[in-house]
Amino acid sequence: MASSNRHWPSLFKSKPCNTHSQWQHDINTSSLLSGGCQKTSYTSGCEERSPEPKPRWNPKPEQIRILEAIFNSGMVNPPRDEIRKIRAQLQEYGQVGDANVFYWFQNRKSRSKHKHRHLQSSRPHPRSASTAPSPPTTSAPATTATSSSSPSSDRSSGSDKTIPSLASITGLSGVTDVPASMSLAVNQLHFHVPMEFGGEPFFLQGPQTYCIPPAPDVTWTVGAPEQRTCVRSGLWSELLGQEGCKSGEDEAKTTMQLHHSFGVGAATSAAVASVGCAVGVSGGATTVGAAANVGVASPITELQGVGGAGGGVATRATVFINEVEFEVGTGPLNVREAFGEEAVLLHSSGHPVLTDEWGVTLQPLQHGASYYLV
Amino acid sequence: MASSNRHWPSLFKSKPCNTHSQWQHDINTSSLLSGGCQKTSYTSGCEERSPEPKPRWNPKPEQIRILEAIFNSGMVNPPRDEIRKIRAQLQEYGQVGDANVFYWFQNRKSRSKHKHRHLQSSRPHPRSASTAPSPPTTSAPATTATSSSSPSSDRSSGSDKTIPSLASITGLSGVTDVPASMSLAVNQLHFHVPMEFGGEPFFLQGPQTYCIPPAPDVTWTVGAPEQRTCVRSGLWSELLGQEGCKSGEDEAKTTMQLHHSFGVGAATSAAVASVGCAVGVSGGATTVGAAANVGVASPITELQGVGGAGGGVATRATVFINEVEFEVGTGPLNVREAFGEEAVLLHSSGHPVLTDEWGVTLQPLQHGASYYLV
DNA sequence: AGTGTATGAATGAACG
DNA sequence: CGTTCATTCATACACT
Repeated sequence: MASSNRHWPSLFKSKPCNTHSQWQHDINTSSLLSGGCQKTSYTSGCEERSPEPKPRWNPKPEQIRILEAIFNSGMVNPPRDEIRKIRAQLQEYGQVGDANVFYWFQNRKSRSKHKHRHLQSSRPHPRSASTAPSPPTTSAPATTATSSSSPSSDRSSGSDKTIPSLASITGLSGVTDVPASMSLAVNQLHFHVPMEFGGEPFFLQGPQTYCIPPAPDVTWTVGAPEQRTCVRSGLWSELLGQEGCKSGEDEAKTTMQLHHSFGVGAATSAAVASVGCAVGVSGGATTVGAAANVGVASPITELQGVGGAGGGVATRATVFINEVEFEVGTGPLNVREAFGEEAVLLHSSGHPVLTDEWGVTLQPLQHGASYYLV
Repeated sequence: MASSNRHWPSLFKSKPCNTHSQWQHDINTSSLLSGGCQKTSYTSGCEERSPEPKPRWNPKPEQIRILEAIFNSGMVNPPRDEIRKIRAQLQEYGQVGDANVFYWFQNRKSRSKHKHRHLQSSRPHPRSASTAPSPPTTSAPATTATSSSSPSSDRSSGSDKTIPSLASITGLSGVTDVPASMSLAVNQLHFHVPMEFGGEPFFLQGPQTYCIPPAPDVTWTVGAPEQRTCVRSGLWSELLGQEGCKSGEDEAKTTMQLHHSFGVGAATSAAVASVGCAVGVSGGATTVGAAANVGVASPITELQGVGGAGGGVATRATVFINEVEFEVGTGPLNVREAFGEEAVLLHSSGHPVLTDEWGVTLQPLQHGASYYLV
């Protein structure tokens, strides 16, 4: 049971040829580019069978933003109904099918994980490598000891059941634009807490007891509200060269703010999904709206619509907090804002991250470092 | 606009931390290929919208050699761990990330296939039938004929499972050090034998009976032994170290010879990975070392290191021999060396390829042409 | 100048 | 779920 296996991709295959749906070509830019000729040769009709030129869905920026927001909010793999809702939302920006949404999440999650994996392995200090590639013999080895065994183990039993209910929380839509709903997320926080980090369960009290940040391999951007903390979670790769938040200028229609404050105060306004320790949001109980600030330690995350385009931004560093990848601005981080009054960040070395009376770190977090929230 | 702009994060990442600086500029090695300088100017910062600070990986010749070798050896799509190993190896020549390797293989395979498809369709001649294949739907036909729809179709059942075991065959290592593993390649030769060529199984005796060249869409480099046929196989080797034939002057650190001789003789010295018909290398049966030159028609392939950095452009032509894509030098080919004494190459037109008493073709094979070995 | 080709990168869609 | 395929984008380089 519970087999989350929803194989429905087959169920809806996206719409077959709905004639009118332009699948989102509004962009126009296309013109000649791709749309033009290329292989479009197939005779026009969508009719006929075989070819089925089904143009692949090309999510628009707003759609991506929304999806990203949801994903980041912890809804890593939305249940069927959620998908539907999400789709409905996305649809405002362009034609999209449930399948697309489904796939999107799948891919996103998958890639996110991969990336994460890679980061981890490579984490130990990238070896600088100067141009000179290294001495002959050296190299090679290292990297994770993957070795034979199957690395998969860490999966921990995360059984992520999505909790359909809370979807309703979506509330906040009301105001402004946020056209759609904002489904909230936090369901399925199956947090899979690898913990494999150093090797042993650090503090975090009971390893599995407390609440842990929602998404497993998601990248959150934490920052003081003032600055534009764009979030961009990355996939397994992201780091590549890193980039900043390129967010950008898209048009930002959606500015949705999704304060996903878990256990803490600062939630500005909106919907708050609280995550209970074990179950997810059972009942939304723990905290909603108000700041319950349990000791829970879940981060508030402000998903800020890219709105402002690029905003400030700036270089961001990637750090791991309780095993979750975050992206933080290069500047000092307001830990209190991000994690609540009591929050204290410990560097993986065991030393606490010093902060001033406002909860702001005296110095920025180190890129690539791991921290634990206590 | 253009909605398509989605560059965001990506997948793998390569080693972050450090500022990414080098990304491979060490061109100095000699290969000036072009990679010289890119615009590396971006300081590490991410400014607002500078979208992609990420300089794309520009594999150096040696790296390409290694990759090619591996690819040619049958490892068309290396599993995760292999990728890592490969990366490790490549890294000696310049910074590279798993993602790069990953992408490289993906693209390589994809393109190989694509090209193949293309050539094929355009190549009417194979003998009976045919000619029709090309319709809009493009090739695809034959093979499994999966269901109607899916355009992809040719996926055929290639189940390429990597065959871990045989890795050992790698033999060749014997000598030298081959530090690490050498997982061997030929695994996954799932050769999916298109055969859809003209439509029917040409000679080759029993269509599926005999040995067929290992990789499906692989491109082999065939060359006369005299020349430095060193191969670098990558992974399996990390061998890099040295060894033997260091031929190339580029830096050629690597030079492993991987004579992947399948059915024929000429194997110069080293390890020969023989591929059995069905399974991979089962037993290395077919032929090893010696020149069995069965009628099998499996090509010997000498993976020849590109040698000169930049390769000198060794112009190479792509030809199809028994349905397998090969890359041959522009010059005359020593058929005998490559396929054995009895080997005779027939052009798809039916005419034999003339050779001198040494088995060397009087003229080079035609790029894109198809030949059959008899 | 551009235009075309080769190829790295990114990602939607599927398969097993 | 992890992989793999197919497409598409974008950039580097070559060509007339």
